[in-house]
Amino acid sequence: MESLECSTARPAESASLTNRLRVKEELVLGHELANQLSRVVSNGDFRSAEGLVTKILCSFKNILYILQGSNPGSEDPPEELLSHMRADAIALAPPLPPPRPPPPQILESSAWDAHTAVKRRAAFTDHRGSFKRGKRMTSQAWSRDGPDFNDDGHAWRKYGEKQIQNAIHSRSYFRCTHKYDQDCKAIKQVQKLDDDSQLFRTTYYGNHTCTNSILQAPAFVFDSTSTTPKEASDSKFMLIYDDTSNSLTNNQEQPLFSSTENELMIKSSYTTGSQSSSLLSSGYLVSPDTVVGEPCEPISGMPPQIELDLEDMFLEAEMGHLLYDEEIFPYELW
DNA sequence: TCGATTTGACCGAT
DNA sequence: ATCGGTCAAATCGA
Repeated sequence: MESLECSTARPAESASLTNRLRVKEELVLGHELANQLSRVVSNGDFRSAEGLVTKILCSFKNILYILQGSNPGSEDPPEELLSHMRADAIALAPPLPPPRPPPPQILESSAWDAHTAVKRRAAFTDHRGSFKRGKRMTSQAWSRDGPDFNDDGHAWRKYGEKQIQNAIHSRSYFRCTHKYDQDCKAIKQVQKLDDDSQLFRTTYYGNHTCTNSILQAPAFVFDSTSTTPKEASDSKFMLIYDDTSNSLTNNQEQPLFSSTENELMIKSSYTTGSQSSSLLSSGYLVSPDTVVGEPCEPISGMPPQIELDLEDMFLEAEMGHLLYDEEIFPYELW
């Protein structure tokens, strides 16, 4: 896995900008890039999408640099910042799967027989410890809310359904179809939200290592399945990594952007009806390998087509109130 | 016939 | 003891 290489040297003329303005620039740029991403993805242009995702990541990285008080492009970012960046890399581009074990000596021919053989091996090692069951031990999760839209490019097989305490609707459990034939460990849970929104929360655990997927390893799912501009603007996804506890954090209602120790959530918004309507019936995956594998462009000036909602948000939210809240943005600013 | 789903049982964590 | 996650036999359906 290549590291996220951002060329972050800033133009000399920007050196006089305050950190505040630079952060603002970067956020506006990132917002515009996200808008561009939604457009190219709606057109099925995954090549362009990959490049845009790389640029968006670089924009966030630059913001972190600025907020940390170090020069973008610095060779030696502070350790605290590094930990955040490592976290980003984990969330957006989970580490390569461990080396594939040698193919098991399975003599059975059918997929079901292979499945059975793997399960028998697992059962054989179940000496109270080696074969885990029960609480999930995984450390990475990606959640999104949206219509019950399962066509995310992967083949899933339902393996359970459970009524959850204090929840109106039951939770369904899915694993990758290729769990046994290709040792793919990706799973997901789908649960209808308790409100009347008709939305479902889908939480993904693990990464696809199978080769039958349209795109491998969904670093995140871009949910643009809404059918109206209003719904599209409510469409959101959340990337969660959790290396300290097994609980997921629910921060769905934070506006636009929030960053805490263990969480990055981006709310996508669309500003025109035509863009929104072009996003119908689409679920997209972005490969993490391409997300982090390519160097990004140096920071440039403001993009030509800035949509003003983020700009307005900054003006009206009184910057300090928004960003000084350590619950949302735990950095020391300026 | 065979892959997918359903559903009660089982298991580990708390 | 309770809860959430997974297993696996029974069942479904193409």
